[in-house]
Amino acid sequence: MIDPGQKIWSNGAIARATGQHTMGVGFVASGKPRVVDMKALKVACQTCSLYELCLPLGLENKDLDELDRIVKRQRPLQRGNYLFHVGDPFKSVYAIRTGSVKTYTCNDEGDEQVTGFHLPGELVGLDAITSGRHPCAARALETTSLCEIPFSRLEELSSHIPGLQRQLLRLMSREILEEQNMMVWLGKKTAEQRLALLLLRIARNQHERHFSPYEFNLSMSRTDIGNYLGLAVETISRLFSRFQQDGILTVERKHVVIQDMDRLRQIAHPDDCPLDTGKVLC
Amino acid sequence: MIDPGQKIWSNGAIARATGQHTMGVGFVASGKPRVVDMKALKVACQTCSLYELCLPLGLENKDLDELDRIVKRQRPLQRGNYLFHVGDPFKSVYAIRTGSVKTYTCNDEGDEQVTGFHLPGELVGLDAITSGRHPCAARALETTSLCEIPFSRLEELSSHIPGLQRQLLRLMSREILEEQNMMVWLGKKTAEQRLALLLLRIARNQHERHFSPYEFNLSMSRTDIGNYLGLAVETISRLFSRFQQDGILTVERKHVVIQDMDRLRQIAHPDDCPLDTGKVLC
DNA sequence: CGCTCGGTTGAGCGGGATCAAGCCTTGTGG
DNA sequence: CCACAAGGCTTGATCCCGCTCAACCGAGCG
Repeated sequence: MIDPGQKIWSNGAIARATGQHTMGVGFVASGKPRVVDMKALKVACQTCSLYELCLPLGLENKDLDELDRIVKRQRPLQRGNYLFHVGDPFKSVYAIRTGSVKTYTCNDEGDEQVTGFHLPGELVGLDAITSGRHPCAARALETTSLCEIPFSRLEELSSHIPGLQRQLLRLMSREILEEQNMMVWLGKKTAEQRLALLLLRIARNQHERHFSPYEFNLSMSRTDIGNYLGLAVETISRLFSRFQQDGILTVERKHVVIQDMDRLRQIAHPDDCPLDTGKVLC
Repeated sequence: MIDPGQKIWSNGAIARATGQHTMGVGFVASGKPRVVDMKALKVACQTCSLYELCLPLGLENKDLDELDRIVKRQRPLQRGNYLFHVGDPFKSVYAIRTGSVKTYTCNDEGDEQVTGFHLPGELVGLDAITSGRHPCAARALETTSLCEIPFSRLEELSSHIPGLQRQLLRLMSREILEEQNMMVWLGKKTAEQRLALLLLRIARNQHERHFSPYEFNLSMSRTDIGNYLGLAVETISRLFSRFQQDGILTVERKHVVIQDMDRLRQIAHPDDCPLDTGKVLC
């Protein structure tokens, strides 16, 4: 069940939001390319499509301007580039505009430990406030454009913009809640359920950004997924094969099309996980 | 390796902080009871022994007074009493002064899902900010005294006390970080490691509160522990037996004495989990 | 071209779940 | 005080999901 009107590749989104003078090309289901003029879309909190997901939610125009003025927007990061390393002093939080980021630590033997995947509209770096240093590294999984928000200025600003303070706390609270969910999943969900949940999370984010929840590209490798979900790579691979066999989805390398969202939801929440109250998990 | 000077039962701590006109009785290693006059210790942020763990950290006296004025302190909750239920509107966060709290959800079949154990100095309820309703229930695991902090007033206050805002953000950040750790543990730690980590967390909290990290009473049942760690009750039971056989600890019902902290640490962090940077895990 | 890396598939093993039985503690009511 | 019930805890036997090891495939790249 693919909604043709929303079938836009994430590349299109990236090009659209970077503000570069290129032409963004999105494909609609008919196969006819749709051309978007980049110059018309200046990047600013005021015009950002992530408005409802990100810090500006609920702010008035005047306050929005103030926030916008402290946000730094560099050129997009290429795949593999770092936002920060383990132990870096904590200066800024980063809002993801397009693309995706993984955060991870390494133990002494050098093997990675993925602690999170971060999608557009999410803030990265909040876990560093406590100690003043980043407890994990963050790097782009694909071409990723970010808004860097210097934390000291954000703190300052949010103390005289009540709406901003509230939204910052709300976003941190959201992260706590999501991580609680994740904990529960990892604790007692089967391999099937874990993968289904990750896919649903991605689908939900797509939906929130007004893209099709049914079709997307995985920006992360099978290895990363396994690492994140606490499963072996082989298990991930087998699961994708099984899901495909069962007609739940089609997958070809990175490209996923969800054919039966209901079944996927059913796998993820066999008896309706009540932790998701107040949130439609796609 | 028990430090005799710190061998105080948590009951003693409860009595000491509730501010009731009772006499707190702590046992020192010699067996001679030590009597503490309750009336001398008025409960206020200024004199609270959790100062460094809780919201007041870093505040000046004037600001501390302001904070103290919005804090409500009712009589301690008895074991099993609720702080709030699932779906309750979010009004306040609660700081735990003594005792402990578990948070959990129930699915339709009514079986519990423990999402966290909360120890003195921790804030409970932060996960409700996002939606304005509590996504989980919280109930006392033992006699527990709390400070209720109305959130709207806390928000208001922290916007004109920069130090308070910072500490609130710091505590939320800490919770995010701890939950990230937990996620990783649940994802790929063995049953042994998970239990060892929980015990170390309790020991660390004891230590931070200037009690002995080597000896404490578990306030939660084996069932709760298993539920929380994503393990069967039987596994928890077997692990305690094994740890005892191996001389790592002695356990008799709720009472735990850690005999070999190093070995416990070694079990928990086989190759030094770098996520714990900036924090001495006991 | 050959190398590496990411992904898939198969065979066998083991940690922890499940089922089952029994013990001990706690609480309740006579 | 004891009798009884209920729930928490322990221990044993068996089973199964997901890990590990191993081989192979295909894509991307120097």
